[in-house]
Amino acid sequence: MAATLTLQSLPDQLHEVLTDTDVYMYADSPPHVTVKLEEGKRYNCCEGDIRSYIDISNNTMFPSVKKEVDEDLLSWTFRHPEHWTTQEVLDWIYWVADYQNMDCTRLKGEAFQNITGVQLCHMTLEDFTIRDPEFGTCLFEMFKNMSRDVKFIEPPPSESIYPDYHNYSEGHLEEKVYNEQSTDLTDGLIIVNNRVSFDHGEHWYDFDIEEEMSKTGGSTSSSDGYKSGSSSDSDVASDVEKPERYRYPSVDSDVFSEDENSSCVPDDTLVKLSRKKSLKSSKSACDDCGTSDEPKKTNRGRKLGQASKGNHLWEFIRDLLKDTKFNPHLLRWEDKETGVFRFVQSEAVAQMWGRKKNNPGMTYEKLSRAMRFCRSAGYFAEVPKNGKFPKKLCFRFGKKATGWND
DNA sequence: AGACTCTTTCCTGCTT
DNA sequence: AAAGCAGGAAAGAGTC
Repeated sequence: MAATLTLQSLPDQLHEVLTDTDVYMYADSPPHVTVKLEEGKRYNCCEGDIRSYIDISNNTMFPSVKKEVDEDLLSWTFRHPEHWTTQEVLDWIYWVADYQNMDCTRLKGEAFQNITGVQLCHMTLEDFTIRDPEFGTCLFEMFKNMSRDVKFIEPPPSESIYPDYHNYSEGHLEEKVYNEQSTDLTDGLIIVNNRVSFDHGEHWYDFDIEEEMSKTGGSTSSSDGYKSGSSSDSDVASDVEKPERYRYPSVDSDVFSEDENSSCVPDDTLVKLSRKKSLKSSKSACDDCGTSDEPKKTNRGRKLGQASKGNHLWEFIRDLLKDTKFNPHLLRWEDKETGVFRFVQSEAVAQMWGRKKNNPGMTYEKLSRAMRFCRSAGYFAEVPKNGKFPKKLCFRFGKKATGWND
């Protein structure tokens, strides 16, 4: 099912980077593009396989990555700020806060929680200071300096189609950051599904191959591999291997399940849409699903790859409280003797929990519901209503929780 | 295969 | 009015 992608169908800017024979497109599932950068050196690029890095190690604004920073929170260093997710924007905010020793209890990090990297790039000083009058100027300066000094470094060739996201959180970060500056014209070339992005001179190019193909009368069959019911075993395997946070919006969204769409873009619009669909699907037989024997799909419940073993919520909370990077900045003890603690940056903690569970749509509302379930299960307990503790954002460890008072 | 656990999602109603 | 809390209901995924 391969489609022919010609250089002529791509924007002129790419002609300097690629030759006619260098471009191949495969329409298997998921669709990806193979670009032969030079003889005998081929990169297979799929969504998430983003080939750019922010060289914070040599950046004058970021002399070094603090060793104690949780590597799980440094994925923003792997891509151009325009490609940051809302989570990565938050990760960057809190990284700067840590780096600048800001008082996180006063930092208005939550004011940045729904901002994408693209939006951040277009924000003015005023936009920053409106969101955080105290630290907005500093954040703005840091961001502008970082954007100006950002370097894109050629990564080594990889056999892996999908990066193992979990490796990033398990001590492999340094292996993926390279300090050598390359002179290769293809520096920073990013090909994600049907999108091609690259840094060229002072400009960041980003376009959709599918759109360009359609303009020139070309065609792809990338959607074929995604049509429900036609997935092969390997398709399923790919989906399992692929961390959800790396899924991008589909070009041909109609053939995607709502599950995939909602996970790609967890914005309010899709959340509302999925709510409606979820209600519909939960209250009646699925009329739109084609065959009636297909499993009912909703976006509820645990997602693929979201392991629960050894990853319990109360343990996650306990570990944050025991870590001075997060206590008292994100959550803090109200009374350690009785196990009472309080969320300081509730949405930030929820985002971290979502990151840990590979669920970018996590919110404090959902986290707190899970906390209440844990309370009924005995891992948390009622906070004494004696006026001593705040009535909001306060929880207490229960009888089944261990290790919090070590 | 099915029961169970641990969430996740959505919702309504209430309180602060 | 907005944010947070409480808890019901339904569902997914992992474990046993």
